Amino acid sequence: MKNQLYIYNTLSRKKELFKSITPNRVGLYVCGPTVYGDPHLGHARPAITFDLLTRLLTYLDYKVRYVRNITDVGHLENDGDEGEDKIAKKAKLEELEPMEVVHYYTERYHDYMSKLNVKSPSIEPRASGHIIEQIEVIKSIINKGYAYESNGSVYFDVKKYNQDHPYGILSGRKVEDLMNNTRALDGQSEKRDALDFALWKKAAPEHIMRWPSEWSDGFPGWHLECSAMSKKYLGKEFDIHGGGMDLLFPHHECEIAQSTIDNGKSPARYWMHNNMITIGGQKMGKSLGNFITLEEFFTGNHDKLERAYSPMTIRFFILQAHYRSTLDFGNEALQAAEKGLNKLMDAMNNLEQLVTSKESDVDVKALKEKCLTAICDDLNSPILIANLFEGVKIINSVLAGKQKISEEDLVYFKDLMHAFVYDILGLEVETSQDAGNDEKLDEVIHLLLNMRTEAKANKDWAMADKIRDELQNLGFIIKDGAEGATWELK
RNA sequence: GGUUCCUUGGCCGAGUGGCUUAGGCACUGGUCUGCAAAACCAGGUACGGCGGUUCGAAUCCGCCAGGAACCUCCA
Repeated sequence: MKNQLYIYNTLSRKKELFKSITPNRVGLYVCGPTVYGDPHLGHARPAITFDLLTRLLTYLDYKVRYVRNITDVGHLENDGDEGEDKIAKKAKLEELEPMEVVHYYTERYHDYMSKLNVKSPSIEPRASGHIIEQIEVIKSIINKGYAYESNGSVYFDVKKYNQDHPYGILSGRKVEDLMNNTRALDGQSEKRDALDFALWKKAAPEHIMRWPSEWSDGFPGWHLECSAMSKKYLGKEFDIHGGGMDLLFPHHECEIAQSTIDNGKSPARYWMHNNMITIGGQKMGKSLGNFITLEEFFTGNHDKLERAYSPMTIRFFILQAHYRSTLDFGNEALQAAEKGLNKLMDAMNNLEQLVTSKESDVDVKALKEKCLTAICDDLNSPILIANLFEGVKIINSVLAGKQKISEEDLVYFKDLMHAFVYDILGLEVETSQDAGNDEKLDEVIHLLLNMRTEAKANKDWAMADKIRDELQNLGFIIKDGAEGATWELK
């Protein structure tokens, strides 16, 4: 029985029942990073949100083609005309070849996403590798009369587009309002109208990243790559387009306009936008310079961090909030997330050791229903997690002998806990730093714990406590249970 | 100025017309334990302000206050 998935569509500003264009298949496009800086907490949010979505879709038996681009060209620093390419700027700054910058930060991005247990997308196309496709889209738009060349650059004619297609359907803006309120910027002489956006930019002589075209040696405008690449890999119309809320306007609005002209239809049926992570109530982002990189989180190497936080803590922290809400960063919140996660993962570990009874006094089927309903309701991971903590309660109660579970129920229960915790939420057990030494370490600790048990048997409390306290000083947590003591590293 | 949105208990964070004790963390009491930790049980604190609609609103409407995002590159 397949559950029905509801997702909030930015186009309608409502939750809608998800129906894929092709049965059992989903085409998903998500705007990826511009690789000119280290990945920060803000990058983790869309990555984890859409990782959760693909994991859920897979669980629901959809075959997902997930395309997430790498922007390595065409993102301009300021307004389209006088701006400088970000990658080129960084390259100049660090005296590197632009592709060196791209390569370095792409690898960093992959590294950190994989630490967060974010699965690699199906295809990860780069803007620089799709110049030809982008030029083709520009030609198509010019041929249809919605773009014009000016001084070697090509611009999209928003005013003309708006005459027969509403420009602003996604963001809820009106062209008239935009006209009245768009700031007058320098160097717009090339454009017929301030709202027009660049499809192709003629490169200034000192500009390093350039490609030949019939208009000029230049580079594609920054909205274009997503249109060209989504079309190439997902077709003219696909299911879901995702990205951060900050891309809603103008980026996604422009994508819709370009693709609508190019293909005669709007590219995506569902538009999903994740909200921002805030710090002190403000968006954490590049422009404000208030971001904390993932490396800094993992090492604790930042003024605002009281200590290091593990990748799974970060993942759990993000999943504990709904993706459409802002999430405020804070040490207290992160530490709370860490403890909650530990409690959950401890229980997952204990789940493997539960003893079954003839009958059950737990309702694991109802629990599964609740979990599924929650996550299928526009990815409500906070509710799902709340439900999973009910599962934790069951595990601990059975372990403590206060509740009973049958063999049959336990199989079902394990299956559901594994599915939601590991497969869908993508949480994984984090082993201590020296995973290779774990086995030996375990033997040594158990040796000590056995000595402690002996001491306890002899009522030598001083010795027993000494062993425990010394171990604790070294960072080991000793838990006395009914069947002897267990340990873990803090 | 325009567009969109937010304001929940000590903290993070769900919820939506009538009992959700949401959940996590923190806190308090109890059970267990030689003591502690863990676990289990129990407990408290809440819906920015003012009006309105309603039998009933934290949930719908209006106004006010405060905040955010977007309108320039950002996830």
